[in-house]
Amino acid sequence: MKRSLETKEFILQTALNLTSKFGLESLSIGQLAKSVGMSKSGLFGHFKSKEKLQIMVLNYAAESFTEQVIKPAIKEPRGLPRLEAMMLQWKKWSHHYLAGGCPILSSIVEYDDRPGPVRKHVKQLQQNMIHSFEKAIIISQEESHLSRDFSAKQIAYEIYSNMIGYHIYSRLLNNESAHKMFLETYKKIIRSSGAKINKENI
Amino acid sequence: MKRSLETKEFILQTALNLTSKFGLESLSIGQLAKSVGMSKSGLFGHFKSKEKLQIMVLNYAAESFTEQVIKPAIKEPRGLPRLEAMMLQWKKWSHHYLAGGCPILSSIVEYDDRPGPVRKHVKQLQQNMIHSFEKAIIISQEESHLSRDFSAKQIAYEIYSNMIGYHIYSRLLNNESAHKMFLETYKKIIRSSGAKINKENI
DNA sequence: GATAAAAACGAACGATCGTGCTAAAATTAA
DNA sequence: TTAATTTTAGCACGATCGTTCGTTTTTATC
Repeated sequence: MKRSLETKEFILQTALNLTSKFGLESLSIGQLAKSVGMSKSGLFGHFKSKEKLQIMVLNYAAESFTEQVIKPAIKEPRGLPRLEAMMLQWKKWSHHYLAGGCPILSSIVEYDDRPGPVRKHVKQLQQNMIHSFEKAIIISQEESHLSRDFSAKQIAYEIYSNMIGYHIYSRLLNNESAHKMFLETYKKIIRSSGAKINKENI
Repeated sequence: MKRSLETKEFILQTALNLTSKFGLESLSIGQLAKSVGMSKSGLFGHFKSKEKLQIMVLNYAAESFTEQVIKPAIKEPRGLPRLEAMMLQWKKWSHHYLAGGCPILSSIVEYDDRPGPVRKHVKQLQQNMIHSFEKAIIISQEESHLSRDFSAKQIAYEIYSNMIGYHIYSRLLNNESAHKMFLETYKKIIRSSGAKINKENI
């Protein structure tokens, strides 16, 4: 009842890494059991179906995201510094902490045409993430780091697109300039959103 | 020897639709055979392995992209009109012509951590597509629709990111404002790239 | 219309999928 | 330390996976 939680945590951590590499759909119980080093049925006992495993992996990813991205960003000053911290922490999280890039992004495309509870969960998580960015943008407007004349949702959309674009350029295309273009695009976005300050320390 | 080509075309068209919905990895020969209405082994005979089938589907997608996106765009005047046509045709292509969104995007995330010939092919196709956009941007600069002061690769990155972001907002998140934000972002991109004209007919 | 070639089929293969069952092992509670 | 409980393993199930094989049906060539 105590040891169980540890192994479950270990299973989920392993599963999250596999998901980040190969996507949630390719995550097979047999393969996962082999990676963890236990029997298929032994592992299966922790989750009572594959679907529940998938959802638990998604929740674990969300916890990890909160821990590794949101929490560190919250420690930064309100406004643009916090927004930038979120972006950069997300990059770190999906590139270094995990083996194969953002696990949620890996699942997005797989499930946009697969109705069901898993898709619902993926959608929810991604919306939460975007919502976190929107909040940080609104705070930036309150702090007068950004002008209030522009829609926070629009700015969040642009920042999100930039992150996804970077992810693909970097991970699939192995484009060396990905990071540079990512930063350049970010600067253009906040400039066109009425950034009053011109931070160069990012 | 003649009829064979027709069924092969039909198989590939069906496979492309399934891929656009569920991704290239989830494309199973048994399921495809059922969709097409023939036996597993009969279908298998056309392709001598699953990997070859996947690559042929990718090539078929590339042909379809050329036919449905590039060719119509080429008929538009050089410069921004052509660039905009490419963007909009891509949207049409991946949303209406196919059932489940851009088939290449579906494959990108699946294969960014799966080395092998399929990944190589996916990467190549995506690079070709981005290259088409870069060419259209360079022409726009030559036609003085855009300033030459900005990097075409940078602008292509921004336009590409916008397209991907739209795709996710629209298909996974079912965001009603996706199209509006997509257009808004596009306008900001070309404005910041020194657009001399201000087309409103897009 | 006869003949050669190509295409489609049905059955079967070993492997793996997700998922149950029961028994052994390990952990916790008493 | 014993008893109760939980966690793991082993085995087997039906289904599906990609693939091979031989046979039958269809198509193309003369």
